[in-house]
Amino acid sequence: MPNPPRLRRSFFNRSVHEVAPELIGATLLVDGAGGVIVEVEAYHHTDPAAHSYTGRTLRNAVMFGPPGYAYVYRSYGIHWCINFVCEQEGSASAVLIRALQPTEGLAVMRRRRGLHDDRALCSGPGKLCQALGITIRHNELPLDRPPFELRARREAPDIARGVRIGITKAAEKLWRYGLRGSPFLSKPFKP
DNA sequence: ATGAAGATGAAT
DNA sequence: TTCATCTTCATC
Repeated sequence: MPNPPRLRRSFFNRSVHEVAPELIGATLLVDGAGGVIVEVEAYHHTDPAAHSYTGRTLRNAVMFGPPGYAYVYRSYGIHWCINFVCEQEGSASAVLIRALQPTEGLAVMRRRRGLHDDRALCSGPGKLCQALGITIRHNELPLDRPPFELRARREAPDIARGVRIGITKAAEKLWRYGLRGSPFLSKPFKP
């Protein structure tokens, strides 16, 4: 079987609420390590919880640029988290990548994480950035060129929808998406 | 200049 | 449930 096509930048040039569920099942690799995206969250700029909600700053500047770029930010002074910028330039909306099913580069990911339990390797936004070696150096890089490799899913998976995690503002919306039943989620979805 | 909060994770 | 750890951004 040939590899599915790489995601082009145009894939991200539409509503963040369309892109987010379609990323479930896609494959994300960084320098050859990574796996299948099993959990994401959508952040539209009109959402009070979005980093871009109160306007452009140094940190969120890439969100205001064209779609198809990485937005990496520091979380709680400790972790890195990665988003994919979506929608037309100026919209400032993005999808947070929350969990992967590890498939490629398991050895290097286990070493970076100091773990052997593959279910704990990429089951959270901070964890997967540590496993894939994502840091601020990846901020503002295009997603359709190395070190990134993004491939479309082969077929539509069974997608679970739920309220977002770790958010107090506007958490009531069903803007978290996941691969139903996957053991690699950061948290299970309620049935 | 200062400080409170934060799209988390790991340990208790 | 607590805490590590520190950048960001609003406010003073």
